[in-house]
Amino acid sequence: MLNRIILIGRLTADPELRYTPQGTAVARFTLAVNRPYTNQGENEADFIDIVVWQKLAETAAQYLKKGRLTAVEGRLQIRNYENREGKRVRVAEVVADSVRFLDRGESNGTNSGQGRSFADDRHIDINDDELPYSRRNNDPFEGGHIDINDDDLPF
Amino acid sequence: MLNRIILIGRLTADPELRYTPQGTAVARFTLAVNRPYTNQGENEADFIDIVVWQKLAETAAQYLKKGRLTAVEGRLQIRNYENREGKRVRVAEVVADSVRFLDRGESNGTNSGQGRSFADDRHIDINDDELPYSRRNNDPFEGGHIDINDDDLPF
Amino acid sequence: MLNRIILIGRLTADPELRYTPQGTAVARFTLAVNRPYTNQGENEADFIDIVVWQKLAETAAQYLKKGRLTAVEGRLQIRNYENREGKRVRVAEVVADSVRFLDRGESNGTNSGQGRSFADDRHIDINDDELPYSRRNNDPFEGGHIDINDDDLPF
Amino acid sequence: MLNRIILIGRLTADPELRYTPQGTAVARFTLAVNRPYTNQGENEADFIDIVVWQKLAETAAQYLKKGRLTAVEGRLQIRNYENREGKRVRVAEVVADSVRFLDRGESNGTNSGQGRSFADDRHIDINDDELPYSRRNNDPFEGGHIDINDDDLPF
DNA sequence: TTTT
DNA sequence: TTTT
Repeated sequence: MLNRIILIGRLTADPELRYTPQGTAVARFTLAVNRPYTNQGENEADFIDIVVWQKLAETAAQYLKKGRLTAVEGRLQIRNYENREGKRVRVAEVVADSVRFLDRGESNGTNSGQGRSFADDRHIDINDDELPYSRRNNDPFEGGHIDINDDDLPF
Repeated sequence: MLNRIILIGRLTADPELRYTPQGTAVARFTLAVNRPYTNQGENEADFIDIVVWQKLAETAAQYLKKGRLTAVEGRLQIRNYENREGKRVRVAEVVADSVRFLDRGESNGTNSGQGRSFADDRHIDINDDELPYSRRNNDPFEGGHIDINDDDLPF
Repeated sequence: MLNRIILIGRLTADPELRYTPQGTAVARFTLAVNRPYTNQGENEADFIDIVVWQKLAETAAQYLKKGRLTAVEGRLQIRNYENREGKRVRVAEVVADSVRFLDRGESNGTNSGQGRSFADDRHIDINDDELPYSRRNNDPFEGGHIDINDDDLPF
Repeated sequence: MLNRIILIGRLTADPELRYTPQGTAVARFTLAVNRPYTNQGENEADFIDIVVWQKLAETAAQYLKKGRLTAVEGRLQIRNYENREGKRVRVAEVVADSVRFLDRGESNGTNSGQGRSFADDRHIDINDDELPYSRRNNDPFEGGHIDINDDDLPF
């Protein structure tokens, strides 16, 4: 009924982008999320699989790279399926609805021409109007922007 | 760049529903969120203002009632504005994108005829296709449902 | 570097309580977390394994029961180990540092004599002074309670 | 009953560190949390006040600086008090129990001599044994580290 | 199977 | 009162 997870970690490898037979984009990557420092000195991490769909998948595949510090928001999904050997397999993965990278790119020019959201904030979000699952955290109004401090606000 | 808050508490009063001049629905209510037990024995709580917009506002106004145990997800917004006396006022409120109630209704019949989401799960969400800010946590596919365990999945 | 998950769901069975050879209590249970309503009408859920340690393990084992609506906070842990057949196994589980139940008990008397935290709030937390990993969300002062609205507060 | 907020933003100024009459350290700073990109192009942010106590206050004051990208976890607290003019004032602030900075320091030597948690991970946490409100996310065992993959584990 |  |  409520299932929300927030992670910050580094990509263990570049994302893999694929398409379903129906043409839907899916990207996957793994986040190494370091556990709090243990006195043992060893470097423990949880390696957590992330899945992103559609437009966000393509954007993630384009900008996220191995080693990048990245914040992910989503829900934890436990999938049970039968593999080709007929064995029951349990898979845990985070279905992300928001992905942002937190360190500056290596300035290799890849980001040139990007809008403000990358040049300045380096966040990727699924705020894409044509997407069915689009989430707009910002202003919830359809057309013209409305300042919710307006005197005509009902509260 | 990341701003997420999750609360569970009880409504201090019935929600207030209003409309902007443009006809957009807005609802407000306050959640009393008890702090962890303090040895003093006193019952301390944080009274946190919640705002919900559009379709979710109308649903919240219809089903949430004073005293209901409710879970809210959203972002914390700090608004600065000038009041009618010309004084600078700071307001903190949670703009919710998900609201669910956690206790069964008092069986007063209000919920009869409701779909599964209320009869069984009693969650309200903004999974509404026509909404511009719609967030669909569930299946991110547009048309027909696709089982992501399908063998034709690219991973 | 940041790993936080918040879940609300129902126990699929009573918790199992065990002890390590060193005498440390560990409890495990599974939470069925319903996914947002899908138009298909089917009742999909993620079955998420929860682990709790020490004092919280014993409290959880005592009060949580199959079917109870429960909120859990913790971190997602991915464990890799070799099972008795020498095969590599990956396990995903939530290590909870806070567990609260959200529905009233069935009044079977089990809770009688409980302090306010159960009788009133029905939350379990690891706010236990003698615990090494104790987390106190409430007042961060050691000895006597200090009202942080006190005039002598430095801010 | 549940109150958790996670933020990523930049300090608007260096933290202010003070002490209560009882000698308890308190630090305050403000986080500018940019809202998702609005097509208007304007740069909107929520300016959210953060409070940290005790040891974490001193560490935050030492390492956090104006402009630093920082992740904060805590609870939203609404405080009502009477100011010196006898007026009722409402204050919203996040009481943080975890603070980490996400960008590398400017290598001004301030961090030299730091242990791994700063040199490598640059996270600050309240994992301090002597603190009453200490939260240890890592291994919940007091003395020697126990590998929870050990064969003698009860599950 | 893994990141800094 | 504000950050990049």
